[in-house]
Amino acid sequence: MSLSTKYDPSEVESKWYRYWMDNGFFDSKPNPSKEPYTIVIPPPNVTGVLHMGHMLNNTIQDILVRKARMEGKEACWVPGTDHASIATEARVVAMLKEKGIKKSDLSRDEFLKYAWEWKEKYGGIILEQLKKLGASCDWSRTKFTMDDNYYDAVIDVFIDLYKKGNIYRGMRMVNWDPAGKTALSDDEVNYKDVQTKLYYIKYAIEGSKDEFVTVATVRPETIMGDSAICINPNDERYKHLKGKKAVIPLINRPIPIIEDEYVTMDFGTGCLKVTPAHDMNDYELGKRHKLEVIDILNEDGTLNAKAKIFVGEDRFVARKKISKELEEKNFLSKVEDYKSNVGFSERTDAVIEPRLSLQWFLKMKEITKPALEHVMNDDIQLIPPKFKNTYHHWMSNVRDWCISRQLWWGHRIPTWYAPDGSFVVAKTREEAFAEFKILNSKIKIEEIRQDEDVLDTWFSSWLWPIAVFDTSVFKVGNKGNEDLNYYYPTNDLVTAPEILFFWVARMIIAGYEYKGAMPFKNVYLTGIVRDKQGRKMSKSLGNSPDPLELISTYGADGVRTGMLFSSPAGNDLLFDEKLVEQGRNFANKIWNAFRLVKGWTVVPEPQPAVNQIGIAWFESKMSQTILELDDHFKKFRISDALHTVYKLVWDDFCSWYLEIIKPEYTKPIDRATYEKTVEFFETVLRLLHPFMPFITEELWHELKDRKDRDCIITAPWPTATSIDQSIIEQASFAFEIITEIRNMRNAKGLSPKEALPVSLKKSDLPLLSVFPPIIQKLANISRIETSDQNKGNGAALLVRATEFFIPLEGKIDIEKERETLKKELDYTNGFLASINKKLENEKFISGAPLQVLEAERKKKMDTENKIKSLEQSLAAL
RNA sequence: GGGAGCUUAGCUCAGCUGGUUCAGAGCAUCUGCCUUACAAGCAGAGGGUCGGGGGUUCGAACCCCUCAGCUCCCACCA
Repeated sequence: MSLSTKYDPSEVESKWYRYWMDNGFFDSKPNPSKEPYTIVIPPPNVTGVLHMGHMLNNTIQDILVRKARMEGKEACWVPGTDHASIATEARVVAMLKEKGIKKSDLSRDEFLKYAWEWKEKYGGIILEQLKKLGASCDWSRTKFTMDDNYYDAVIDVFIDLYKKGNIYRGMRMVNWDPAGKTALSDDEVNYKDVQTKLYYIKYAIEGSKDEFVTVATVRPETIMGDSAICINPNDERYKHLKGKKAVIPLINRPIPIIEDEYVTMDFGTGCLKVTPAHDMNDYELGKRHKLEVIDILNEDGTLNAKAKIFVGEDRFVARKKISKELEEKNFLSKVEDYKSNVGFSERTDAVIEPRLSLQWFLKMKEITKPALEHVMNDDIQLIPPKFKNTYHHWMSNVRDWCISRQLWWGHRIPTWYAPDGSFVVAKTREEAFAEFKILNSKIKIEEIRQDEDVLDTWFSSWLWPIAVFDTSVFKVGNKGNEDLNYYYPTNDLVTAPEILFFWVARMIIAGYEYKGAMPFKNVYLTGIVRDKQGRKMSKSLGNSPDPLELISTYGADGVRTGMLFSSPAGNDLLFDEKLVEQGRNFANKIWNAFRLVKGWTVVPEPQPAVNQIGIAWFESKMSQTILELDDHFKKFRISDALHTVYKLVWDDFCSWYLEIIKPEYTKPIDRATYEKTVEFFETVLRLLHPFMPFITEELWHELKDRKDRDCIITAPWPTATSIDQSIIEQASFAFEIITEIRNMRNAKGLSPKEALPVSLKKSDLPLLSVFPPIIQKLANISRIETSDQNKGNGAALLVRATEFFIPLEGKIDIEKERETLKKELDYTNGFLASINKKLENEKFISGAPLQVLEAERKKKMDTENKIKSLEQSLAAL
């Protein structure tokens, strides 16, 4: 036989992927006679490259889709990419920098031209990589969140929500980068622990000569922006200050002393200076107490005129100078070393300055209600359900969503400003102009200025499950096209728990808002892929293997199964190349099983009894496994499902079934057995297909000549036939006996080639049922005889409650044998004692259910029998 | 600070309804095999006080309390 002993996936995989594509197996269109099964891909960043997280994620989606397809559903997996405004813009900026171009030197349009070029060049890479993994997406449906019609949809939604009064403009602290003179998203801020100082500053109490209140701060340069001093209302120490005013040192401006429980009494002095313009919390505090907001900084981080002193100085220079002056003028009571967590700009490494600016917000309170309700009542199921708690907590404490971002790459906010600051929301300049006219504005069309900011990326991806099918439905009055009405709601969403709130929750919100229905039924949350040490895989750590390299070394099937071996829903996956190796070995095992079957010569001989029994057993075993498998799938235990098939193939099919029916070397096999075996093999391959699409398709065609387009990808998913529970039971007993005999051989150093006789009590023989020939074949037993007496030296094997005796005259060391028997006897006596104790316990007898009692009594009897037989064996030695 | 979760064999994890599929799987280790499908393999073996303590129960890896350690999410304290 010329087939290699090693399975080589590379050629097979590209061949079949092409075939599937060419024959349109992945394509889907609405088919009312079929039940739809839909998944929308979590769109990867358009500039991204495949990482291990994608691999896991998309493998799971592909498994679900392929299984649904085999079940005869109209399976549709919609792929696409996300414009990912921050990530993409950052990469384009970096690319330009390498070319020596600064973003600030470009106009918006020039920059966007570069960005689109970049997108066209690299945007497709990740999807191409998914193909290597075997992803069976309907590629003709590929969407991008900045496709023209998608863009329109996002703008329509903004306008719609604005008109409904859900979107408003408000002040918010943003992360300001004074070096880059730009606002940053939270993702672009790196927090580091920095050694700083805590300054204790004395504020005089107004109207008192020598009374002071001391405040601890790390930012003395902001005292000129103070609006209040805050104390905890429960703080006895400062009771006398209530209602009084304090005076800011150096500039002598009086500020009120307010009370708020926000202040921690045992931090610092228990007094807090409130600087609403320069601290997130102080801003909130200021809002609560209606304090003045005094912004003393310029956009480059220097002090402005409102500071009154040190105007024009950099904030850090000012800090030094102020602390010195405070000390000189006796306003500084002490300075302590202090470690604090400071944000730095990812782009310029400048210290982030919290800065107030006007941003756009979406009111969340009302709009989230259905999204909370339908998850809590399991209309939408989170898998694993533990995430419901987190979801609930988050959804019942939502803050309004800041949807504007200070970037260029993205959906530009459709707000238009007149020179006087008034604004309208409209899709185009012309429409905006018309609106202004209605408002009687005398504005000229060319004076209108559009908002510079774009929308948060999630403000476009929250429409994904709807917009991939129909982008027009967001316009008032549109009822949705055929695709949308057929495929929506989608079935399963597979994604990472990290974006449960960012993305999943918001899709649910949008689903109810715009379609009046859930976007998906089930949300399967995968874990995070980590390295062996438990660290998150990341490019900067360099601990992530290259997925494509893995695929080329181990094969896509190997990688897919490898990743799934150890990744139950919601649990992190500690990636180890060993897993992928195991996956590859599994593919190889299947390949070799195929080689065995393929190599047989088939003759029209009668079917031996052994084979008939083997077939009857495997038939039942496989049916049983199919039920188990379906149960796992139903509960989204994908990893368990894989383990189940793995065991079926490796243990039941290869190790037992094929060994049972395998003819002696060079001997042929009878036709009936061969045909049944091929049929079994086909079924096994179908069960494997969702996990290992390539090797199964290859063997599907190698096993038999097939008609054109007769492919496993659309072969029906196997269903369980009748299950004969008793044959499964008997077989497992027989297999135990075989294992015990092999074990005994091993322990006593007897060759497996040496045929041995075995005897058992005549009354026990029926327990073996039809399996004696199989025991003989697989344990190399010369004959099975019955005898009521153990004669002479030999090995006594106790399997369950049945004793087997193998005469070993002259083959064993009697002393050693006696010792092991004694040890075993001691242990068994102890075991019996523990059972007796339980059975003598009145409470156990009265409290335990009958079933348990009976099991216990049977255990007792079996153990007594075992002791008897052990004693006999000892005596016989 | 708020919330969630984890702790079972050397490693990674199952263990779903409290009770013979309850102490499991894979990897790793060890022993013996290059036995004509597969050494990417075969046949076996050893290995666990189920994080500690307490409780409920006839019975606890599983339920409750408590302590310890770890992880994640959110908010980040001047």
